[in-house]
Amino acid sequence: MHLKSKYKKLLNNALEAGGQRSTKQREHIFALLLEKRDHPTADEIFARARSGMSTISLATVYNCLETLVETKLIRQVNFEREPTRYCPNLTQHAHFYCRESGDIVDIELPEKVLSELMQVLPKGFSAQHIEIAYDGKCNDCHDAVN
Amino acid sequence: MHLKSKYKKLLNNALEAGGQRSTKQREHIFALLLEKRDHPTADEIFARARSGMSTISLATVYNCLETLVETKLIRQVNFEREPTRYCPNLTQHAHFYCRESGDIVDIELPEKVLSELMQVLPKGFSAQHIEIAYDGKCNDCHDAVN
DNA sequence: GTATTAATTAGAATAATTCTAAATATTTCG
DNA sequence: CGAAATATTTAGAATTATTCTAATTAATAC
Repeated sequence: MHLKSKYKKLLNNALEAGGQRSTKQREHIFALLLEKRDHPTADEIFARARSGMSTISLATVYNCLETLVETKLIRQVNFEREPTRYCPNLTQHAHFYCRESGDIVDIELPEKVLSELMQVLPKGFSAQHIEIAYDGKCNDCHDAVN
Repeated sequence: MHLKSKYKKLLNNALEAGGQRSTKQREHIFALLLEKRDHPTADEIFARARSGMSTISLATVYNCLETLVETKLIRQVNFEREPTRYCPNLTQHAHFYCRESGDIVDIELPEKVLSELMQVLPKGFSAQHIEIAYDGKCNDCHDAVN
C-alpha cells in the first residue's frame, strides 16, 4: 500500500501549510486510513500500521492522527465514550452506528436538512459544526435476520 | 432540597417496575439532577451530592446514575471524549455546546426535522435514536463580546 | 423481626489517551 | 554537501474517567 501521488501531494501541502514536516509515519497512517475507510480506532490503526512499518509506536499513531485532524485531512468520530474513531471523509456527513454489527456507515446530509437544523437554533446562537449520529440496525443486519 | 412527591412517585414507580429498590442515595441524586439542570458530570454530581449526604461515595454516584439511565429517568450526554454528562430532560432534543463558556443548552427539535433526518437514511436502515450535537457560540457569549 | 436479596462503599483495577525525556529524522543554511 | 536547528518519533510512565471487587449495610418479604 502506498499513497497515490494525488494524496501524497494533498498531505504534504497540508503539512507544509501548517509548518509541519512530511514523515514516513504520517504518510503511512494517512494511506491506510484512505485505503480502508471503516472508521478504525487508534488501536486498530496501530495494528494495521505495524504490518508494513513494524517499528511504529502507539504514541506515534496518536501523534500522527492528531496532526492529520489539525490539518483537517481526517476527522474524529465518537460514539458515547467509546474509543475515538477516525474518518477521512471530509464531506458534511452523519454517522450511522449499527448496534448489531458495530459497523459505522457514513450518511450524506442534504444541504436542506442542514440548514433546517441551523434554523432550529434559538436567536443569538451560532453553530460552526453539527454532529449527527444515528444508531439502529443497518441494511446488512436487517437482511441477515430474514 | 427534597424531591417533590410527584417526582418521588415517578422515581419509585420506575424503580419498582424494574425490580429495583428505592434508596436515599437514588432519591438524592435524582433530586439534584432535577434541581439544577446544567448537564453535570459524575464528578460534579458527586460534589453536589456530598453537601447534604456527606458519606455518599463516587461509586454510588456512578451506580445511581446507571440505574437512572436504565430506568429511563435521565439520559447521558457526551461531547467527544469528555466526561459523560447527565440530563433529566427526556423530550427528544439536541444539545448545543458553547465553546466559549462550556455551557450546554437543550435545543428542542421539531417533529418535521426529525422525520426528515430519518428519511435521509439509505434503504434498509432503521434508527432507534438520533443524537444531535451543535457546537459554537451561545447567546450569552455573543452578547458578552459586544 | 429475621432471612433474603439488593445497594452502598472504599479502594483496586482497567483502558484510552496524554505526557516526558531521550533518540532520531528532517530541514535550513552556510 | 555537512553541520546546526528544529520537529518528530519512541518507549514507557502518568493521567483520568469509569468499572470492578469484596465486604458492609440497607431494604424488602415472609
